[in-house]
Amino acid sequence: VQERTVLHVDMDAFYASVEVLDNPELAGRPVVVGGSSTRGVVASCSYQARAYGVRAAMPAATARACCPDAVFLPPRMARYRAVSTRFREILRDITPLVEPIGLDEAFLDVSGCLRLLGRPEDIGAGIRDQVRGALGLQCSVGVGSSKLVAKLASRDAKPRACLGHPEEGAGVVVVARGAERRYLAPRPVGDLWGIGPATVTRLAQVGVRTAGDVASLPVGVLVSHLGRSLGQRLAELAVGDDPRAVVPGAPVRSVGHEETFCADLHDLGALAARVQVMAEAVGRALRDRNLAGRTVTIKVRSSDFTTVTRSRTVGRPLDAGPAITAVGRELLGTALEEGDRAARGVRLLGVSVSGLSGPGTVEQLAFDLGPASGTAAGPVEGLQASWAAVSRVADGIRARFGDGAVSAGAGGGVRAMPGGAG
DNA sequence: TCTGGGGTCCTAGGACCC
DNA sequence: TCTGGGGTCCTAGGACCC
Repeated sequence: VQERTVLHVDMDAFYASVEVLDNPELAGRPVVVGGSSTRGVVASCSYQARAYGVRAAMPAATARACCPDAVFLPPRMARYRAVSTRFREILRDITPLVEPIGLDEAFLDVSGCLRLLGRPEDIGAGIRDQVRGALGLQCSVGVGSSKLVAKLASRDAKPRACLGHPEEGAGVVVVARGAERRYLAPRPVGDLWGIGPATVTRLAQVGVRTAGDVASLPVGVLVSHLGRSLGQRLAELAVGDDPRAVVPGAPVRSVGHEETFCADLHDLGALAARVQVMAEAVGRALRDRNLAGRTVTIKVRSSDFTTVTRSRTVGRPLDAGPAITAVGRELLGTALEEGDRAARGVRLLGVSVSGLSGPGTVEQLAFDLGPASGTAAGPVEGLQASWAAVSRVADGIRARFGDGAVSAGAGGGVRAMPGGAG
């Protein structure tokens, strides 16, 4: 196996830092992004807010209790995406082997370009300079022989929260080849990739708390407690053996939208209307990426937080809103009937499409089937066939005149807005 | 102090086919 | 006949990641 050098680059408090960048008056103040609605959670927070105990994924109400003086802001995803695009461009100037994770971090495999670019710590320092210069934002860099080690190293490189202003971090942390096992041993098992709260609890029951504890256990014991797949992987990770490659262009597996309502919904009509809105959005996202999928899944979370999914696979890939809406509404009906869910109240609704096929599939199928034969395959395929072309025309109008120019009609179709441009 | 929204991957059972 | 085993697809749920 070739020796690898992996960099993990992670923006510091990304959303919150972008908000401070766009509004310098916020500098030095506790800033919390997300959690603006009564039901939200914290998406990102400044180091000043962290000093009060605010953390990502914390319920908004808790964050307010921790830090009543914090500035709470709603997320501006479009803005963060734009900054993220420039962030990725900086990284791709170094190597094409960039694997973004979310908007604010990425792995780089620089094994092949060390002679060209110099020592990894210098590459890391260069990235930090460029990100600071071009974006006005801070990031931290970890270097190691695998993704696992590089990611933990970048965490170690981060600033530390404290009252007043944050303590500066190292910026770049390198874990030397051969030192992985020693580096990992004292860390809690939850630091290892793929080990979440559920597995941490199970491991604690047999006295395993750190990566070192794991490393001293026979693989068989781990496998018997966690199953073959997870047990094997954990044994390897604990000694720093992480074979995951840096993959630049991993294909998308599913596209979806979900929404938690401010207040639980009980009305079937209102829920069906939300399914349509989300299905139209999912269709648009699929067409934007030239994708279509055969499996539609809806997710229903009741007021008591119990969550069910219902899915159906149809004969042809779908990317048209009306077709996705039709399947989604049918699934919604069955999910609500069971367990009297409508009466109990619905907290969250989601629509997603998976079983994706790549570019060109939809056009090719529409051509193969012809205008009339679509209906023969079934009502959903018929909807897809009749709306495929119209949806794309509508996308074109949206692209030229803005999102408001065309919208979904109540019948499940698409119509031009009377007041819209053109 | 009740728990977001975007995803990925794994498991397990049943249908169906050879 | 009371009985195979493997492969693939589908569905549902759950753990996990940022």
